[in-house]
Formats: sequence, C-alpha cells, structure tokens
Amino acid sequence: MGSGESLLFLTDEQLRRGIEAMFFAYRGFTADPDRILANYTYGRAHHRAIHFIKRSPGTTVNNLLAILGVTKQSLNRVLRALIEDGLVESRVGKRDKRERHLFLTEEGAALERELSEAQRNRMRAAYRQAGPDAVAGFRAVLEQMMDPEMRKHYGTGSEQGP
Amino acid sequence: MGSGESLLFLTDEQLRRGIEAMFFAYRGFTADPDRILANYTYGRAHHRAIHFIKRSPGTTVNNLLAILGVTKQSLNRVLRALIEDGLVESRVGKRDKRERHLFLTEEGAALERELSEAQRNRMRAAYRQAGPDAVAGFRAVLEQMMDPEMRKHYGTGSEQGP
DNA sequence: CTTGGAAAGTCAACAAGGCTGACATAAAGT
DNA sequence: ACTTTATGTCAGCCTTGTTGACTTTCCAAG
Repeated sequence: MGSGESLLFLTDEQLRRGIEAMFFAYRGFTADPDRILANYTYGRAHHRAIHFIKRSPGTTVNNLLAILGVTKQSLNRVLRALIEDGLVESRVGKRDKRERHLFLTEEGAALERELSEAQRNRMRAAYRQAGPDAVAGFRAVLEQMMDPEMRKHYGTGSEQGP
Repeated sequence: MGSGESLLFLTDEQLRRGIEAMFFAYRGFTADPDRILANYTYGRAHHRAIHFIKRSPGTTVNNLLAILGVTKQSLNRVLRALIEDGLVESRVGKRDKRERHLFLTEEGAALERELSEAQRNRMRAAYRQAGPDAVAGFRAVLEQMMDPEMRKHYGTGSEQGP
C-alpha cells in the first residue's frame, strides 16, 4: 500500500462516478430556472445572457460573446428579444461608439432575481449539507475542469473594459 | 466574527461563483466528446445513450428513459440511429418480451471508449491537480445538487432489472 | 380466456437554440 | 483614403427537445 492507496481516486470507476455526478448535478442545477422560464417566452439562453449582464453591467456584446461561447447570430436573437421586451437596455459606447453596453432594466433585474434566487437556494442547500471543506474542493475541481481560456472569465466579476 | 466566519461560504457572492463554476466547468466537461462526435453523425444525445448502455448492459428502454429524463420519442430517434448503424443491439426480453434490452456492439464499445477516454482524461487531470480531498468535496456537493430522484441512478451501475 | 394496461415503436408537427454564410453599416485606427 | 473592428441582420440548416395520436405486442389479473 502506501502511495498506491492515495491514487484510488483516479481509478476509471471513480472517474466514471465523477462524470455521472456532473451529468446528474447539472440537470439539478438548471432545473429550477428552467421551471421558472417556462412561464415566460424565454429559455436557458436568455437566462445566461441575463446572468452575465447582471454580473458585469455595461459589458459589451463582444465580451458576452466570448464568455458565452456562441456565435453573434445566436446571441443576437436572444438579446433582441430581451431588448424589445424591455428587460435589457443597450447603450451606445461613449468612448467607442461602435460598442453597445448592456444593462438590465428594472424589469430585467426582477427576472434575474427570481431566477438566481432559485438557483442560489439549491446551491446554498447543497453547500450547507456538504460543508465548507467540500465547497472548497468542489470549486477546486471545477476550476481545473474548465478550459484555461474560460478560467479568466470565472473570476471577480464586474470588470469593465478599460 | 466567530460563528459568522464559518458561514462565509454561503454568501451570495460565493454562491454566484459556484454557479459560474458549474457553467464553465460543464462546458469543459463536454468539450472533448463534442469535438470527437463532430467527426461522426452523432451528438451529445447519442453519447449519453451510449454511456449508460455501457454502464448497465442489458438495460431496458424504460430504464434509460428514466435516467436520461427525455421523452421516448426523443430517445427513440437516437436509439434508432445507433441500432441502424450497428453500434447498439436491441434484444427482445427473455422473460418479458415487450422489453428491449440494450447492448453495445463491438463498434459501439469502440466509440464509447474513444469518448469516455477523452472525458476521463480531463477529469483525471482535474482530480490530480485538485487532490483527493477536493475530489471528495466535489462529489459531495454535486450529490446534494441532484434532484433526489436522480440520486438513486447515480450509484453502483450495472444493476439489471429483476 | 378475455381484457386492461404496460412497454415499445412510429408518425407528424413544432420550438429552442445552436451553426454557417453573406452582407450592411458605422466608427475607429493607420 | 483604406482597412479593420463591432454590431446587426437575413436566410437556411441541424440537433434535440417537446406534444399528441395511434399501433402492436404481450404480461398479468380477473
């Protein structure tokens, strides 16, 4: 035994369990917002946009594109709906007038609160059950699982382009 | 301070970071299989079916339906393609001839290996970087995040209906 | 032995949300 | 003046999910 024992967590069986944990947990993770969104004409894509606009008010379209990892055509469809419905405001950039800076309106912020409260409640319950040490480990593994490119977006939040 | 300090991991800010960690990590989690699947005519839905058939050879369609949480029409489209292409074999049940028991053919098993090796490699790297204690925490939090219904599917694997 | 209901399969139609490609406009930068 | 960047838009396609309706098969209970 000795050094072999400490690598037990790298067996294929352990990895398989980790893979399935990700699959089932992600379903739970999205379940509550999905239920709420079903009452509107919006879907997960709208939720994601709203989330990151809330996190970084004034973010540009290009910024959002990089974070979400979709095409501009795809994002545009989503943003257009949110802007037309008055949940998101798009302001022409002061310094660079090509850029559009995105903000939640009061109505948009209300929906964001509704969605994120549901999601936070589940996350909070999971955190509480698992305990602080587990949370640190949870975040450490997830961070390593991201593409390195994405790790820079997952950070402080509310960074605004210079 | 005192007892408040130990609850720092439950602040909205900490929860937001957890939420984004899930989002970015899940993207990484699916990125490698997605790249591989792009070389075939298959998508994520096929991967999921193949994964759980591999985990529980001989599982029935109804079983798979419960695990995957989609409609039978949706699953059927996926299974039909896999069966027609000879990656999955569907055998009429011995005891109950209404049931179909699903198995991977050699070709199906080969694709499964290709996909799961890529996914395991990423998971293994993440586990290794984060360390065994982090892995335990990772799994603990994910388990709590699942819908309780799903927790029973996330288990031993290779259970065959009686 | 008949019948009710479960398991599976299929057809059709639709929606969300990805994608590519082509093109337009405005503004910044060189 | 020219090129590049940021954004928006049109059109069309694909995957994967949905609902609803209907059929076939066949186990099991009455």
